[in-house]
Amino acid sequence: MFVNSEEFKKILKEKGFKLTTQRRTVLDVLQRNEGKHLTAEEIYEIVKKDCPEIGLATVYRTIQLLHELKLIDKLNLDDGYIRYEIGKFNNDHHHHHHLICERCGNVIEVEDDLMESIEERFQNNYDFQVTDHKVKFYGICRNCKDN
Amino acid sequence: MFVNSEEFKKILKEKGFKLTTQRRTVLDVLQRNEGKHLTAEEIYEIVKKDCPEIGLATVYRTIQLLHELKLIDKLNLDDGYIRYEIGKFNNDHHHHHHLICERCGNVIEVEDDLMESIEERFQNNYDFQVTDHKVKFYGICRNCKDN
DNA sequence: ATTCCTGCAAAAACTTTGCACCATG
DNA sequence: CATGGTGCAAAGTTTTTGCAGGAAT
Repeated sequence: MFVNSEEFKKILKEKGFKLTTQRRTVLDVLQRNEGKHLTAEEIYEIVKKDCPEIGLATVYRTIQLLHELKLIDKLNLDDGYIRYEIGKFNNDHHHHHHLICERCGNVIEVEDDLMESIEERFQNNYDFQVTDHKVKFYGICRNCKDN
Repeated sequence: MFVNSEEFKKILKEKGFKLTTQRRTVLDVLQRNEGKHLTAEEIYEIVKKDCPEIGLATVYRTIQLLHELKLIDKLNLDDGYIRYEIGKFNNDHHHHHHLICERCGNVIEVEDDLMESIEERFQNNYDFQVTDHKVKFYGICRNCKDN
């Protein structure tokens, strides 16, 4: 499931990048925090435990790189931060969506293939070839609805 | 379809706000630019033609207010700007989605009710009551696919 | 050795806030 | 005339960039 050091090194080398402790550590943190949606600052704080000398700028640069390499996904919850999470569909093409509770702010992850039928419609009706999508549903989660 | 001065004044008054030239002009600009997705800075530039003394801070404050009043929608195209457009579903509950071309950046608006069947599934499978959604599809548009 | 990377600090980019004055109801 | 709004400038946030020293291949 996850990318180990050898694989990571190979991926980097293919594009002329080098494997560094900082890059390895940032990727580790994202992998250990699967399912969370971390900001750059949060990643920085966690990474510093394993790699205290790292700078915030390096975290930003590494995040951008990991995103270009499609190892992590970007997520925007409209709270002023760009958030990142480890990519779950490097191998397959299952996308996931986010259910965001408007009361408690909890984010539930959902896998659903129903979206594909919609993508087909866009293909047919708009001549638009969908390659990716970002979907956020807002509402009231199970825990909040009874309160 | 659009909100005129009298209606706007009434909406504002209900919440204890006053109708000012600046607010009226910002709303006008958004209404005249239906279908575009404007940043605060872009709105500011256009508004200055009708209301040259307006300040950028007032544009930001007005945008926030209009969003709270649900007269305009927020849109994030992940380009570093928060964008706004006139709300299209104040009366009905038809949502729209965005098809974003990865090559030319063009944004196509789509209305589609297929999303509702997905929302029903979330209700049933996750006990999550969807109240709103934001959907962005990325891909290649008609004009770009042949180049 | 060469190329790429990092940390730091400074700058950039977008947005918010404080305050004295002004406009609306 | 009381309340709320505005413009300006300053400050706040998040993210990016320049550069000299340092690490990886």
